[in-house]
Amino acid sequence: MSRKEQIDQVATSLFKSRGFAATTMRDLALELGIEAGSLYSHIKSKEDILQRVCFKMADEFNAAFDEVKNQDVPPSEKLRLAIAAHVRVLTKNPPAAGVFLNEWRHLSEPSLGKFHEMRFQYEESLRDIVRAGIATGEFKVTDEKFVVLTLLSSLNWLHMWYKPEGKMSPDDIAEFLSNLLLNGLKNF
Amino acid sequence: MSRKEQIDQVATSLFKSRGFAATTMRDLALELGIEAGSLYSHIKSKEDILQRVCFKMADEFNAAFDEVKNQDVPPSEKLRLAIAAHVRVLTKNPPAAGVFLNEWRHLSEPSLGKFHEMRFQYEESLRDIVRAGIATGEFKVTDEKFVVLTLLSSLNWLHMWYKPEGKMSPDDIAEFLSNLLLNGLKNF
DNA sequence: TACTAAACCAAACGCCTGTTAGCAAATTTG
DNA sequence: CAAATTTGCTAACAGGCGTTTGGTTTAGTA
Repeated sequence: MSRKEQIDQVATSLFKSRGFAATTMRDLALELGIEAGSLYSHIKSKEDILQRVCFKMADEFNAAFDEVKNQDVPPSEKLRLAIAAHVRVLTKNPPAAGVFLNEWRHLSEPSLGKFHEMRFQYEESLRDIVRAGIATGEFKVTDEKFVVLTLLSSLNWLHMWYKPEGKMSPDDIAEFLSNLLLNGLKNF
Repeated sequence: MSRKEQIDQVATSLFKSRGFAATTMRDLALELGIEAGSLYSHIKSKEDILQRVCFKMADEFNAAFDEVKNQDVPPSEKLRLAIAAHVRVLTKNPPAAGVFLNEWRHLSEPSLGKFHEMRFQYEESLRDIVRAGIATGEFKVTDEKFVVLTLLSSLNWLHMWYKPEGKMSPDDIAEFLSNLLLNGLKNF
């Protein structure tokens, strides 16, 4: 792993636990055992790190979802697959997921606009699945926007408590969440 | 409304949109049309504001939940009531809810510890409801911790998109979320 | 060994931060 | 009206911020 990647990784974990604005370059340097100025041999700026983390995660979400998108299965099954893909990315690197989900707002233009659009596209793809399920009658709900919002909400809190050494694997979690959302507490 | 309350309110909306660390006292003063130093005739410190917002919201959540706690209804119905209470608090003041949910980590000890404990108690009360539902066989699920985590996740994203002028009332939202979580997408 | 390139340090830069002090209006109260 | 309190301003403080600069050490290569 290159020094630059190491910086990104340590910064990611600090950004997640303290927040982007509350993490200083001197904190970051201390964690790496070097001086703050030395960081600038490897990176362009503080926001430079944030940009790389955010867009790398965005790419991973898109890549995982692309494998689901064009499968020829019923909407409910496709939603299960999408949830599993999302959970897989989320749990593979919880600190980066946390930064992606909570610190993106510290991006400045034009990165911020680009980020917004990517997220909209991702959500729109999910809404497509729900709309298809409504059309076939498989889903009884009518408001696909609300459903996707709630779906993502319940998934995106995962990085707050997920621990790789816990007893549930990412696939276990995905199955649990799929059952809960599709069948509900009563018919789980 | 006293000047102090006005400061808290404006600060709350800034803390929510920019984050606590990224909001300066000079920003806040500018928004109020006064100088930064003048703020200190009314408040003790920047974190002083954050503390007041966070603990006031915590009190509101507890107060709303207390009215549900001891009602003699089946667990599933009690959960519905708890969800409705939670949503009501969340939508009554979305900026304050946002600060409560995302900025509490900038509290320092001993406030931080006290905050953690209050949240734990709140979550534990919710787990009690789910456990009761499992015991009566009303809920088919086994992991009450996971359920409550997911439940709160889906509720606590609300402040990000809820607009009072929207077409759904807080009660509509609560009913939608209750149906989704209890019955699922398929049996909604 | 001699050369190169990457990694790092020490010091400083200009600016921004929360907060304080002393004083002056303005408003409220008796 | 007079006293007291609230509210605000100006100016400054001490320290922290991201970043730059110029020079030095370290590691790799021929």
